[in-house]
Amino acid sequence: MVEISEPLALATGSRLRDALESDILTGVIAPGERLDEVSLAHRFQVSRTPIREALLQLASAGLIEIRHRRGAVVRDLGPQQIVAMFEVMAGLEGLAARLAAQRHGPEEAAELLACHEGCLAALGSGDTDAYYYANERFHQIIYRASHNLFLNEQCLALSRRLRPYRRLQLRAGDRAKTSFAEHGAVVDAILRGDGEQADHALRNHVAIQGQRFTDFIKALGGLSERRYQPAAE
Amino acid sequence: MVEISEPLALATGSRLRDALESDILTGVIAPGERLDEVSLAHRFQVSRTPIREALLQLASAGLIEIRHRRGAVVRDLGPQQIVAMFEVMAGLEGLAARLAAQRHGPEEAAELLACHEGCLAALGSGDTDAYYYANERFHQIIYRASHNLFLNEQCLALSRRLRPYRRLQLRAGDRAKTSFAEHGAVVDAILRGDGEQADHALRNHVAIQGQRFTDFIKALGGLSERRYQPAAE
DNA sequence: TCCTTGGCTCTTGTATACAAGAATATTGAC
DNA sequence: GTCAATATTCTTGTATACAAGAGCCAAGGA
Repeated sequence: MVEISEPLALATGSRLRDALESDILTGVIAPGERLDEVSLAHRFQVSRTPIREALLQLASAGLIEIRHRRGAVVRDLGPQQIVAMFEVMAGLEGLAARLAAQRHGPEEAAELLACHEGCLAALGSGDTDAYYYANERFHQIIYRASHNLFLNEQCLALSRRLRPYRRLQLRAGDRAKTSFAEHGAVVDAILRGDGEQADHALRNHVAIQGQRFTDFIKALGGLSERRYQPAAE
Repeated sequence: MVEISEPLALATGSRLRDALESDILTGVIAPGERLDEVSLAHRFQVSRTPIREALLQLASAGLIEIRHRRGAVVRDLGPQQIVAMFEVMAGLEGLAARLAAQRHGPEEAAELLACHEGCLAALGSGDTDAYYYANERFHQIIYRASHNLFLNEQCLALSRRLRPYRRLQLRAGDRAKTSFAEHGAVVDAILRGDGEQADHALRNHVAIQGQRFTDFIKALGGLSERRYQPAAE
């Protein structure tokens, strides 16, 4: 007999938050859109209470904004805010790489190399999605190899928040190929134990600079056009 | 006639959170201690609903831990977790300094210099509290001068969370004097526009390394002894 | 004496009820 | 016809009620 994974009650709390978070990150609920408590309660077949708790958590995560007695709206991040967040992401990942270079064990080195080869395979297959996921694993291995749990958590959280935009970047031209080459430099530095160089390499890999900046802003423009459509009805 | 600052209702929501946060950060509610909803509701003369919302926010901020159907407890950070958080703080502040070096305007330069002199005055007076506050301002000026709002917010949030431990460090021996000297190097690098050096200087200023690490662990031991006293009655 | 099992209590999670502030629509005056 | 003021409705914030899981205590057996 198959056991039910959770007491079902446990699901409720985080279920709502995860569902809403997903809807926001994927754009199902567009930036600027109002989050009405009763509608959501109706939609998820629960009362307003757990909905409110979910909204509060999303607000803490910075995904939505709750104004007193005025309800919640999905935060609309302007281009410069997104770039600012990538700047921080670059800093955090650089730090992770630096620490990973200093602290990684042999099994982590092997894992990193294996994942790097996996990236190569995905790149060769031409499957953008496959590369996306391999890329994600690559970065997460470095977070863990930093042996700093707090940093690991921070990186994961911010990375998740930036996920839609990372996806956007990967579409642009030969970004995947460039990305892989940059990964190579990161791997080299980490395995050599060169923290300074690892920091530098990963930071520049993540940062949105130069031509990538221009491309990114352009891609963002296309995204927001699509996004605003439903609101323009 | 003096106007009441808020419609009083607005206060309720954040009032509870701030009060609880303060109690936790100052140790009034000790790490590991249980946060009973009904007791808190009684204490603050409100119902459980707003208490729960406050607890949820504190959990999002990482100050407490809520386990499903098992209530909330104040998170007990072990020494290595605290050190890990300082490591991240150092990384973020280093990034802020790097960006500040590249982006600061003339009025920010002036502000930084003025604050640095204020630190000197506080140091001369021998008033540890005065130096503590001047020091805090100094760092916050750099956050702002990074011209990265997200980074600024992240720095402020983490800084607040680490406040009690920063205070602890400042007590140790001639830390204030060393601190001020390190500030000098940071100011120089930022004003010169040397991002690399500014990053390096501020990162090492914030990080807990070498002798400071030993001192810090020792100080932490004393703190937890005091903290656990009430629970040991 | 220690472990296990049963029931009891206590606390949390969710639903509902109610009050008060915001938004909106309507009506009146200019 | 437009603007303003007021009334109505709608939504949020808080309190309370109820259900169910978790922990605790006691009693019985090994």
